[in-house]
Amino acid sequence: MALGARVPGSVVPGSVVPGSVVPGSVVPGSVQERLVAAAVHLFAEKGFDSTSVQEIVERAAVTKGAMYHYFRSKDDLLYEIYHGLISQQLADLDRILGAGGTPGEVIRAVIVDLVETTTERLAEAAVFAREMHKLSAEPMAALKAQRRRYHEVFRDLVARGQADGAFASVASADTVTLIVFGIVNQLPRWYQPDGPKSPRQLADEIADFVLAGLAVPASYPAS
Amino acid sequence: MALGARVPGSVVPGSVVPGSVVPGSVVPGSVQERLVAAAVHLFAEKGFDSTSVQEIVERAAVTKGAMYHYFRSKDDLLYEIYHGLISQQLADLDRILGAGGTPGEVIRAVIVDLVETTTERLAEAAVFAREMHKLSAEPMAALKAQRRRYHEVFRDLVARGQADGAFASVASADTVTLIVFGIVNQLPRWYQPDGPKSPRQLADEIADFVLAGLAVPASYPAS
DNA sequence: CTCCTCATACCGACCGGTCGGTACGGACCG
DNA sequence: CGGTCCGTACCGACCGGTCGGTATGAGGAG
Repeated sequence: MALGARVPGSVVPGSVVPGSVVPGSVVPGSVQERLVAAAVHLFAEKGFDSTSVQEIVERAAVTKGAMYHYFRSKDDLLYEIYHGLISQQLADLDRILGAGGTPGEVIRAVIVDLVETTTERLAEAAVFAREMHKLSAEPMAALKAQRRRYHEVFRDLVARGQADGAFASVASADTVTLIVFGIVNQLPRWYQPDGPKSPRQLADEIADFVLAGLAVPASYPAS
Repeated sequence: MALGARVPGSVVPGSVVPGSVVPGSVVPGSVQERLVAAAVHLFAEKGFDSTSVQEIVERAAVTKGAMYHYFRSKDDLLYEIYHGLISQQLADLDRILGAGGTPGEVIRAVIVDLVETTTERLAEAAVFAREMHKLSAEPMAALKAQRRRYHEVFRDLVARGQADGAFASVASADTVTLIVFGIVNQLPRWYQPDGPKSPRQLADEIADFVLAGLAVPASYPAS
């Protein structure tokens, strides 16, 4: 697996803002970023356990000492990966909710965003889906709280549409929510970035299907 | 991790039929079965890599020597787990296809079966979904061939319904297939056996939702 | 019935290697 | 000089797999 040219001089000598290392607010190309990027790639390819710290630091072109300067442990690296992805999705969610609309419109926007962010950051999503359970209790709780919020917002959207009569109730709002996140979380398993379908096309197909599943049969009178 | 009493005498001294050890056709309570059961439990709980062979043999109340007598490697154990589950699902598929029916009826039966077998064998399914990629090339190819067959049958069912005009084509047959298997494969992540919904109820909800997603809007004239 | 032979089933100590993490020293900067 | 940043050398734990050996029972020979 060729790594390409690795000129030590080309590595900007991390003149990162010293002091508190705030995760997520990191100079591009910095040691931290390179480490996270290398970890994402390797975890996605071979899994968390089968990737050694040595491989990560080699791919990031730094040494172990550097890595353990910025991260407390290998698990810490994993947490950064999750945190980056879910934080973006939550920010997107707030933006979409802020824009307003009918439950149907909002749900479509949410699904499209989930599919697009997932396909954009496929490696992160793959790692997230596959290795989430490796986290220890504390970071796991933080992640689950974020997830939970996302789920609750979505479920309430469905429930609101059902209460309006805009959506059918063949499946409960909870089940629909779990179905939708099941679809999205499974995406990294089969989505091919170089396939014929653009992320946007795929997102629309999935949103169409879900909204069709929620549609009230037209023969119904507005009971 | 207390193992409880482990009386050597209580272990039936595997008077298994000597000669060919055919995997899958194994005396209940035999050493092989106990090993697979222990492995399923531990892999589901802590993941493949984080489970040591020592832990497996302790849980099965046998020794390492016994394990390596029956299985070539730790991976071999993993393969047995997959093989058992997918073989059952393929057998069910054949039974369902044999019974005949419209694409809608068959699809419903298939989804119900998938959900029921998955919830019945939740630990196996969880391991399958999470650790499949750990297999080496050869067994992986065998598994993928079985999976592929299942997918193709399902996709053709959808495509046939769409060609008939019985199903809408908002999402392509391929996408619908991937969506459905996405839902099913994600089941072990959130399904609670002790929750309020029976497997059958859940299966019906999911099947209803999928078939609603495939339904032709009633306002359509039969083009 | 008895003895010998041999295959199967299993035991458990052990090994080579790997891995996450640490100790410590030095370079560079303010 | 003191803190940040990072390199190097190394440690101790653990793990998958091996291997020499034993126990048991079936089956043939005499």
